[in-house]
Formats: sequence, structure tokens, C-alpha cells
Amino acid sequence: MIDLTVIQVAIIEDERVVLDSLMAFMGKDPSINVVHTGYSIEDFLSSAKGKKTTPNVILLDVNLPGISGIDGIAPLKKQYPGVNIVILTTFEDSDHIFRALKAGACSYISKQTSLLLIGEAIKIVAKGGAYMSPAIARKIVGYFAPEKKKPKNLTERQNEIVALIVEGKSYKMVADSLCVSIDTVRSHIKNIYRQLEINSKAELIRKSYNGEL
Amino acid sequence: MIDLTVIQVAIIEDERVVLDSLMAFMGKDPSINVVHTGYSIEDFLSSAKGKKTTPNVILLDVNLPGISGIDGIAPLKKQYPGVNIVILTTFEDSDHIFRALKAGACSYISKQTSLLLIGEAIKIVAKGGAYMSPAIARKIVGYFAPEKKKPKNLTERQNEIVALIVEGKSYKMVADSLCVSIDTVRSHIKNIYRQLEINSKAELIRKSYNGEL
DNA sequence: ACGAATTTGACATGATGATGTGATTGACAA
DNA sequence: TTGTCAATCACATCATCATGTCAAATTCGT
Repeated sequence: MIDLTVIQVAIIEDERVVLDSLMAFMGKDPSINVVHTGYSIEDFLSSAKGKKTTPNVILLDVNLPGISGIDGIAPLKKQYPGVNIVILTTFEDSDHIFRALKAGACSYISKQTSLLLIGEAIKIVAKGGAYMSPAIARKIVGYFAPEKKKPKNLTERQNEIVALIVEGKSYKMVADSLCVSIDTVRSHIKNIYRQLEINSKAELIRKSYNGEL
Repeated sequence: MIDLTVIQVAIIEDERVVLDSLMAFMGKDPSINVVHTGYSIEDFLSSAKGKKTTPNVILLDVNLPGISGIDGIAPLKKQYPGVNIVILTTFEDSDHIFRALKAGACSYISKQTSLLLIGEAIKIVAKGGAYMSPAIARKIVGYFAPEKKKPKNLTERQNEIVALIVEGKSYKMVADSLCVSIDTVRSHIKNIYRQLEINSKAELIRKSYNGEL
């Protein structure tokens, strides 16, 4: 018989050092019981068959071999409907954060966070709450705020070009739309890429969709 | 001379008991300095003229006489651009929460929260972070998740490839990631484009970000 | 065991994209 | 008046993408 007052936790983490310290810490906490671990999503799911205990909380790394932690959220929730996913990672950019949340993660915690706080976060999500690291929570609230977009000093013209590119247009189409030479568009794109520190259309589109410009 | 290491806090709260206990607690914390208080938005703003100190953080009640705390956020931010607004309230319904966030609040805390945690929250927002009570954070993450999955007819492998492309990878990088030939990736992409009736990477990324697959 | 769907791969070609160097023009500020 | 900056355009070159045609190996359901 499983003690329902004890939180059943699973951990998916490929770094031994991190996994070991998490295990060691939780082993000392009587209210937490680590029932299952894995080095990757695939590893975890394949070995999940033989388990009879269902985790309440899954502590999930993002940078995993094979399927990424974020892409792994869906299969994990399929295997364990209603499980609480806690992302534990070093990636703190908006892109990763929002993709994780959209996939159904309920907490997103920086690996900088102390073990004590991670333990607290687990207890919080097990009770139906959610915990976010301060810097991450700030990015999330920033999503809602009317945001005075002061960010990327992009020129009016540059924003115009970005808008067309994001719509899926080619350089040629943008040039025609704006009635300028395709070389002009190229020139603008080069400057935009340099200013945004990116080097592909894909990244530009992603940034745009994440409101990062 | 104002000590910049000390957080300048203002409090707007109409309940004497609450205000007094907040003041008493913060008076004991050397890193917090309460510079201004008010019983209402109007009261606070009118008496703000005579003050020379600018608050870093404003602790704001929602249920105030006159202008509500939420409607007061805009004028407060106009008076003190860049100030961090911390909502402290008993209202925990989604409506109040999201209206406050949209108005520019960066933290939303239940009045059930201990004075200790409220103090922590103030320090967190002063450092550029954000803190949410667990139950409130859960409602916020819930805002992102309710994505109804209408999976397109794409194959597992195809979805894998789309995921990598959307991350900004080139065909070559995708091929390497999946340990297949670049021609195989090309082949998949061709099929994906035909099935989705698109013809550019940009459109693929757009559809992906719009949850259209 | 048969056929359909999936996955893999090769070869080819024209279009588009990424990046560099360099030049001209007009606007606005020091 | 002299800069700086935004916007315009011209080459140039190599990488990547979009598309086509064809085909072998694999998986899977009936």
C-alpha cells in the first residue's frame, strides 16, 4: 500500500552529478519518495512499463539525449495523465519557457536553484500549486504586460521587413512589396541579423513569434 | 543620500491591521525601507507630490476605496515609471489575476502568505524577478496549457523533423541529429510540405507556432 | 503472404538565403 | 559644416532550400 501522504517523484536527468545530488537530497526527506529515474525520455518510458507506482511529480531536464525534455512532456503526460511536470534546466530563454508551458509543464525552475527550494517546489506542485524561479516568473508576467517594446532598437524600415519575412515571404517578394531592390532587402537583413545576433530566417521568425523584438 | 542597497517600498492598503503589521515587519528588516503609504490610490498619488524618494516596489491591495488597485496600476506606473508592482490580495480568481498582470503588475500574492514570504517577494522583484503564490502561479501556467491537440496526419518521424526545423536547424543539422542522410531529410520535407500544402520553411515554422499541426 | 504506408536514400537543377565589400544619398545633430 | 546613421543598391560567392523523379528496405494490418 502506497502512502498517499508521500509524494511519488520521478526524475529524468542525464547528468549523473545532478541526478545523484537530487536523489541524495530527496532520500533524506520523508515526504518525498523517488520512484523512478531515467537518463532520457526514451529510457524512462521504456522502463516505465515494469513499474506499478505512478509518479505525482516528474522532475524533468530539458537538455536530454534523444527527445528533448520539452518534446518529452507530451508522451510523459500520455503515459501518466495528470502528472505534474517540473522543468529543471539551465535554459532560461523565453522560447524554452513558453514551449514548456504550452506543452503542459506546471513549473519551470533554474538549475541554479538550491535543493531546498527544489524540494519546496515539488511539494507545492504536488499540492496543486506551481513554482517558478524569480527570473522565469518575470518573463512570464512580461508576456501579459502591455510591454513597452523598447527592446531591439530595430528601425521602422527594419521592422517592416521583418514583418514581411515572418509572413513567409521571400526576399524577392519583400523587395517587390516595398518597391526596392532585392539587394536592399539583403542589406537590411544583414543588418537585422547582426543586431539581433542571429543568422537564419528561422531564428528571426521564432523571435518574432516569441515577442522578442 | 539614499542607500541604493536598501529597497524603497511603498504600501497602498486600506485595512489598518494589515498595513500596521506590514509596517511593523518591514521596520525590522534593514534591507527594506518603507517610504510612503496610502489608504487609496487617490490618497497615495496626491500625497506623492511632496515626496522626494522614488519607490522601487509598491505593495498594492486590490480592494481599495475609490479606484481599485488594478485600475490604479496604470496611474502608479505613470507616476513612477519602471516601479515594480506587487499585488497583495485575497482575490485569487483568474479574472483579477490576469487583469493585474496585463496592467503591468509583476507579482500577485495571496494575503494568506506569511510576512516572511512577502518580504522575500519584495526582495525578488527588486532584483528584477517575480514571485507568485503557488495557487496563483498554477492558474497562470494553466493559461498556456489548455492547448487542444488536433494532431495533423503527420507521421511520428515527420513530427520529429518538423520539431528540429522549427528549432532553427538546417537540413544538414537535422540529418546529423537523426543520423540519416540529408537526402532523406529532403524527402521527408517534400512530403510534409505536400501534406500541409505549404512550400517554405517559414510557413512551416509559422504553422508550428500557431499550433496548426 | 500480400499490399499499402513509411522510411530511407541517390541524383539533379534552379531558386533562395547568408555574408562580404563597398558606394551613394538624404536627414538630423553636434 | 562635418559627421553619423538610415536607406538604398551593386556585385560576388558559397550554402541551403524547394522540387522532381526513382527506388530499395521496413513496418504493419488483413
